Amino acid sequence: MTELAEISNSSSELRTLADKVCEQLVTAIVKGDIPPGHKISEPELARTYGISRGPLREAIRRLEGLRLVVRIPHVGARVVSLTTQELIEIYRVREALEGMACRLAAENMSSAEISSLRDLLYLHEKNIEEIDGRSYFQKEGDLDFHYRIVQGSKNEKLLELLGGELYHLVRMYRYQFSVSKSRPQRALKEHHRILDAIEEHDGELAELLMRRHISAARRNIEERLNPTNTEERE
Amino acid sequence: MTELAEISNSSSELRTLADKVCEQLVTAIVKGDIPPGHKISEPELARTYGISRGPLREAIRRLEGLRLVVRIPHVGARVVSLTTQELIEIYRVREALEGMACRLAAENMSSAEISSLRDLLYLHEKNIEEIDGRSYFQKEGDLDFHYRIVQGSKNEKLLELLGGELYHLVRMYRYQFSVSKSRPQRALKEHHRILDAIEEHDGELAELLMRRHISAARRNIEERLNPTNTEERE
DNA sequence: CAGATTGAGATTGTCGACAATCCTGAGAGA
DNA sequence: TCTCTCAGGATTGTCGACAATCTCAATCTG
Repeated sequence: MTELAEISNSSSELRTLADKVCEQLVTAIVKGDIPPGHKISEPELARTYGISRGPLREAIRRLEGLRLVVRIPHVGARVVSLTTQELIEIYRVREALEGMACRLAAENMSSAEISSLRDLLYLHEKNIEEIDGRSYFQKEGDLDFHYRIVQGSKNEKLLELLGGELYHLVRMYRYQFSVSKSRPQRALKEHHRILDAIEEHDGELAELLMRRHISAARRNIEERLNPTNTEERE
Repeated sequence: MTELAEISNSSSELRTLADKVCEQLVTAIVKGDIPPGHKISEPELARTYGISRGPLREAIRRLEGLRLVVRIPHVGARVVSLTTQELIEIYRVREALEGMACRLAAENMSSAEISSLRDLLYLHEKNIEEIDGRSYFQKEGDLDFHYRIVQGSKNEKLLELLGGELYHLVRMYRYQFSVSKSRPQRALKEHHRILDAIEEHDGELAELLMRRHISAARRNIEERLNPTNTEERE
């Protein structure tokens, strides 16, 4: 819901002040312009954006709902700073949720949607070959693929959860750790296999493959950020 | 987080006004005192609770985060009214999330926690025998079992999601459709089987059983609320 | 008579000011 | 010198008032 507004109504005037400021704050936090752990001062931000504290508080409240800031009564709000532990927890949630989304997508996606998604994968493929390695496009492109599958599940609740709080947190992590060149070719191959299963309307297999896909990403993170064992994955 | 505050700080004075009003509104909505679809008028509620519109708006904003109200800019907020479709979607999300929680609980719960949870099940058993049928206690007791498992997963993100938005929505559904005498003995038996798997630290089986358990509840709802096919389950 | 229009009333969005609480640092006492 | 206390400053929480927008009904027109 927030996503659609962000995309379709990017710089429109037709919304409330709190909405616009909230959107700006989301991108600022996700891209790291406001670093993790940074104190959020209401008067300061109010001056910065030229609005009163009322709408600003409303925007901050919404950021709290997106889990991008943490607020303590009478003390203030801080930009969330993900620990390795929390990041891994998020990936477990993604594994469960996107696995289910993938199962439902296999049951509910139309052939038009499927072939359109296949095109997207070919586009990613081309981009990887050209730029060879971590490209900004692939960075968000991977999220695009996952996002499209969640849309394909036709489950609004899943879309709310994965497209809301979790989506922004994952984006933030990718920007700030910039660890996304991890395994583009391999990931792309897995994407194709997942889409194969969806094309055959094999929900069970689609879920299994998606869970493996995300689980592999999680183990990748565990190795990089918690180098207790240095053994190579796979 | 909200949960802990609600339980441990039930009627304390040591919080902000918005917090207290938010808590009261949550129970009012969950129990149906404010019926689904009802318009939420800021001035009216402000008079009712004897506070200004400022904190009230903050409380409403938080309710929106809990998915208990839906807000439209310049129009107002309404109590969410679940459609059958949405309810089923929620159960799909629960299936995925609580399945994962159950898998992690099998890996992470201590023996003390497990035996304490077994005691809880025996207590439910006794209650069902005595009152025979839909008892208010079993109603929330079922949620207790699920809640304890989520806690046992030791995954904060899962606890946030399942103990926050989804928890309240499911509670609301149970109060308002009061359809909970559905299958107490059978559900209790399934709970025991799930706990068995957790006790043996068999995460894969525990996840499978929990997913079946919730999936059965979902099909139960589908039959009752969408009586296209009247065939008996199982 | 049906449908569009406009204006009154009410509601939501925004603002600035005041009160309550918390953080910081200077100073007194051991 | 170290620790505790407490006052000053700043920040958050709360309030009432004003402006912008929506709703609804009565009116007007084809």
